[in-house]
Amino acid sequence: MRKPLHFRTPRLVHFLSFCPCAAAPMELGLSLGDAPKPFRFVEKQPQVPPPQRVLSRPDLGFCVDLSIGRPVVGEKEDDEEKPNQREDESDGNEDPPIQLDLLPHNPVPRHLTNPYQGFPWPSSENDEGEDRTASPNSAASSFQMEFGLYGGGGNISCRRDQIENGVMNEVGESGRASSRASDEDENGCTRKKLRLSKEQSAFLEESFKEHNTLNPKQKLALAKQLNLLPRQVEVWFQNRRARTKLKQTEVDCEYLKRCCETLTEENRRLQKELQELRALKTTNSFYMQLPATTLTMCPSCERVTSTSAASTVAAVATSGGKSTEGVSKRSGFAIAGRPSSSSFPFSAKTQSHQSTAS
DNA sequence: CATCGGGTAGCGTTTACCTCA
DNA sequence: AATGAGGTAAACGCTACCCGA
Repeated sequence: MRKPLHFRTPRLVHFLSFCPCAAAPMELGLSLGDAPKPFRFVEKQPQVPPPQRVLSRPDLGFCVDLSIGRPVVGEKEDDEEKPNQREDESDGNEDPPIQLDLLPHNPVPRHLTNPYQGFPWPSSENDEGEDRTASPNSAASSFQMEFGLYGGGGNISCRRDQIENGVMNEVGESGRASSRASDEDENGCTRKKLRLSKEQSAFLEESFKEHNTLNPKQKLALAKQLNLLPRQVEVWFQNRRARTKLKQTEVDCEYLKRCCETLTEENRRLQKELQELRALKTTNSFYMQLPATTLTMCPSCERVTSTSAASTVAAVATSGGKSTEGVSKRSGFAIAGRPSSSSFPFSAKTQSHQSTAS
């Protein structure tokens, strides 16, 4: 049997970790390639190793579970059921980058936890769903449910009769052909939309949390427990996987959107800084092109005089120099040299003395 | 050893039905 | 009561993989 959810086409695999950016508390690493492992649903948070983080999205009704390390999943009893399974599929060392718990935080209606005697719901379940995940060895696997066929509401159509009369054979591993009959079977009954009961759905959800794919043995067992056709169980799991994937895609889109916004903002900021640096460079090169100013001081009256370019320098220094100073402060470095003569009389004086001495 | 056909199972898409606002 | 939207069971087609001839 092929490995479930082992996508053959390259797809984005997300590796989440914490990001220093507060706006985006996680960092997305994207790699192209086969997803190493199907999504698995963690069983109990206390069993999760420390590096695991749970990103809860109450508004979306699910949480992202980031698991590092061997996923805590159910039994490996199906190994002997998959003779064709490759070895790398069964070692379990490849961890899913993201584990999504797509169940609503209160997955099972309150009324379901009590009224059904014998329904093996975890007693520790609470409203937050923190402990909603039953252990893999919960009683769910050994409970023979007495649910009625095809939901609760008057939907027991001719289909049930067909099954009971053997018209619809047990759709086992080789029963797909029979299950793919046309909408109108030989009894003339049109395909009726059946609705699984809440109990059946809840039980299937529990099973899905343990393993999102079924081997034939599990499928048959589930079908027997829920009084459903194996084909129905199979279809339910297919649709459930599709829903999981859809939600996963939504999560991916949401996160990539946030990443895009963050990167756009960062890009804007860097562009602005680049513009400032370019302006600074222009101003700097302007100064460098100016001829050196030689200041001289009259020893008698102590008046400072300069060469011909000094007036220009002074003009630039008093006007443009201010902005330059501001930029240099922001940029974290100071512009060295060529100050205005009025700002630096003593250095000018020193220079004049040196020049006059020579 | 390579090829081919049958069988099996999963996925994507679509359809049809049901529920609910 | 009619209706449209959303959810979902089921069907269909396709593909990948395995296995035996």
